[in-house]
Amino acid sequence: MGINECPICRNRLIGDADKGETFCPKCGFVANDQAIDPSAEWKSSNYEDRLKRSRVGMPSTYSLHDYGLSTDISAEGKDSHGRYLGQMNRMDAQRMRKWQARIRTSSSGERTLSIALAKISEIADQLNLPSSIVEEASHIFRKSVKQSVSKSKSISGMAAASIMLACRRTMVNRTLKEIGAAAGLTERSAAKYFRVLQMSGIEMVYVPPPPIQKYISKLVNNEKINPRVERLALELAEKANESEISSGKTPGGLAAAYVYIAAVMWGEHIPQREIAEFADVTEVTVRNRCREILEKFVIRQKLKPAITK
DNA sequence: ATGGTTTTTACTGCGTC
DNA sequence: GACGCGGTAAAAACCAT
Repeated sequence: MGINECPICRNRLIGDADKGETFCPKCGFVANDQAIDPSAEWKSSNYEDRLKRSRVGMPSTYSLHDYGLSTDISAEGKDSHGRYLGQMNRMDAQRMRKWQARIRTSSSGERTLSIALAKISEIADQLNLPSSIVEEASHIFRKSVKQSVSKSKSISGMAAASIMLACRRTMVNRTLKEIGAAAGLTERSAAKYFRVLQMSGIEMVYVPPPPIQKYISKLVNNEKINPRVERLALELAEKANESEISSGKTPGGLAAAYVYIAAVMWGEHIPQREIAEFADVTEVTVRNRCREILEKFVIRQKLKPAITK
């Protein structure tokens, strides 16, 4: 009963449908074995039927430690028929309520889970990430707990790593630095936790790191740059992509180099200093990438569209 | 722990406005 | 002279072994 189409934006879902893990690259909708199908699962024959059968309550969610399915014993002192309880029963109910609340998050596993999921929501909130990312990250974290990957690891670390992986899966371009900062971690330790997660085999569909084009777009967004520069930078990146100049190099630096070269080709000089700053690398790195690109490829003037103005 | 690779830091020289 | 650019050497960071 796999879905091939995103119910939200009608995009084609990608991922491994057989394993029950597919997602929409556009809006980040995740369809998995417990996917929430927003449409009704029955055919409506008449209006009365529809009213009777409509489902109520929140959809179940990964981002709450008990999937949002907890039951509370009310403090009103009424029974299920709305009648008030007698003195003895009221005391019983109060004791039960106390213990029920205590038990729900008392086992250490449940407790770390609820703390971690809260942390995930908090990080996502700070980065203005959509709730679909929170869901995906929560799902990932649950898996990591189940496979005891997160054993004796810091909660914020694993939360950050889950978010990072969720972003990768949904093609949302966020750096470890950004996520780490939101989680109160250094880039270095955030990378460490993300690595742990990656090596654990939690990742069921291989998610390639984002292409340089993504970095270029991101870099251009931060600074007001002529769109034609961006277009040319993307074109250059695509033409040069087949080569192996990018292996092992900071993608941000490479993106900066393409943008810089593109700007020069259009005759719009953007100071290296600025580009480097927005790409979060040093000028030296930008220069090195530029040199490598220009060494490897003869960029002919013909490549550039003839019309300048 | 160690070594190889990459990035950063810091400094210098060159040309231009 | 300030500024942007290019290069270099050494330190720091990163990664795989």
